[in-house]
Formats: sequence, C-alpha cells, structure tokens
Amino acid sequence: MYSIGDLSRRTGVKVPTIRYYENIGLFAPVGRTRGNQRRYDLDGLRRLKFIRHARELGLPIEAVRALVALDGHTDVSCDRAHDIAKAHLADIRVRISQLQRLEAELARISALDDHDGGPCMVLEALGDHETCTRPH
Amino acid sequence: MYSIGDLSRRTGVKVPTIRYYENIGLFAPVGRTRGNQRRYDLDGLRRLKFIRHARELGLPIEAVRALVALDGHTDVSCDRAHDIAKAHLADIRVRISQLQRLEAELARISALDDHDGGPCMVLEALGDHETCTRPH
DNA sequence: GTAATTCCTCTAGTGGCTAGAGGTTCAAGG
DNA sequence: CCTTGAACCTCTAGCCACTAGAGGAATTAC
Repeated sequence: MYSIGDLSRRTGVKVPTIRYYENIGLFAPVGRTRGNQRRYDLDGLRRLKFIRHARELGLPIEAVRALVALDGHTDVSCDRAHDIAKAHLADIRVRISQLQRLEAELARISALDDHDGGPCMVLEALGDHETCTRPH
Repeated sequence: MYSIGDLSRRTGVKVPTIRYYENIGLFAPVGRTRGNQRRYDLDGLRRLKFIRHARELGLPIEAVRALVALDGHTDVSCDRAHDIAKAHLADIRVRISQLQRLEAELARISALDDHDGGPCMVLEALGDHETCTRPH
C-alpha cells in the first residue's frame, strides 16, 4: 500500500493536487489508516499516472474524468476515447492558429524602428488596433 | 463625457470588465455624477482602447499596466515598451512550440487503429506516458 | 523519549474576468 | 408629472486547476 507522499514521489503529482483530485471525485484512496492517513494500492498508482499523463496532454479535468470512467470497458468506450482525443486535437489546432496570428502581429510590432526622435511607434502599435495588418 | 455603457459600446470591453479594471487600479473614470455614475472623457476612451488592444495581444494585465504608465514619456519608455513586446513575443513562441508538440502526440494517438478486438489502444496511449514517442 | 518529517483539514489565493442579487438613477414616453 | 424600462450602482461568488499556508495530529528515525 502507498501513502499519499509515496504516490506523489512516484508520479510527480503534488500532494495537494492528489487531495484536490479526491475532493472533486476524480481519484480516491482505497482507504485510510487508523491515524486517518490515505492509502492507495497499485491500481491507484496506475490510475494516477493515467490522470497525470492525460492532464499533461492538456485534456481538461472533465475529459480526464470521462476517460477514467471508460477504463476496462467495451468498444463503445474505445470510440468514446477516440472522440475525446480528436476533439481535443482540434481544440489545440485552433489555439495554435490563434497564437501564430498573435506571433506575427507581435513580431511586426517588435521590429518597428523608432529611434528617430518621433513618438514611440512600438507603444502606439501595441495600443492601436487600427494599425494591425490583419485580424487577431 | 461618456458613461460606462458608452465606453463599453465604443470599445467592446464589457461593463463589468471596465469596473474590474477600475478595481485593480488600471483604469479610472475622471469623476462621478451626483447620482454616483462614472463618467469618462475622450482620453479615457483612448486609454481603454489601448488596454483592450494590448489584452487582445495576450499581454498580461501587469504588462498592460506598465505600458499604460509609459504613455507620453521619453525614449526610456520606448525601450521599455520594446522590451515588453519582445519578451511577450518570446513567451508566445515557447507556447506555440509546446502546443505543437502536444498536437503531434495527440495526432499520433488519434490515428491509432484499434478495431481488432484487443484492448483500446487510444485509451492506453492517452494514459501511458511510456508510449510517448517524444517528450511533451 | 524526542525531534523531524509526513500526514491531516480548512481557508483563501492565483489571473482575468463573469454572473447574479438587490437596489438606485436616469431617460423616454404617455 | 408620472410610470416604466433601461442603465447604473455595489457586493459576493463563481469559473478552472491548482497552490499556499495555518494549525494540529500521526508517523518515523535516532
């Protein structure tokens, strides 16, 4: 059996975060000691690793919750997991596009040369929507 | 003079957000009416447009605060604005790289074919850090 | 036995808003 | 002028996913 600190060291998930996951009903210990300390088994360790990895992939907690609930089920669960992964992939692609547009605009602003004694072109560009070369 | 609703309609910044900006000391009205309503002048309208644009560029509030404080100052402020823009650009580039790595990993997972009656490979890949083809 | 470490619960904070409750003021229309 | 609806006000709390710290109990190592 593992203590919460054991799990934390083995998974990289912090102790308060493990407690948080229990509070939101995502991940529970198998039981408590007489001294009220949480104890987890090997399956708990495996599940926390799953949760951590899914979080690292950027999946929101509710998606992770859905995935955890699918564990060990049928082909229906496989389709569901597939849907979750694909939806998340699409979200990430949208976000990348947004950031790339921002990058282009900031690169343009950063490249402004303003050492001719006039007003600060960088400051004006940072605050002026009309000078944007494209929507962002 | 503009009311808060006037400003909101002219800038696209919501009324509660304008109040929030006042609460955090970022943007204040020039005064109040006898009925305690906020009133803003033309410079206020210009400043809120600045703030909105900078936020849309993804700059954190504290960076926006620093930029607003630079308005109308010397070459020193120009250098400072330049630094803020370049630092933010670097942050965005880091974030894009991170997301692109995530995208690649999720694309790999989404492409897994698992209809041969075995365990769900998508679900396993989503939860298993060891199967990652590269760090993310 | 003692001291240090790890555990516990609870509260509140982070950033940047957003939502809603309950009340006041203002403006338009009859 | 009166009524009604819209716009204004303050205040509290929530969103998401943690994170930090206070104060105390349990466990472990020497």
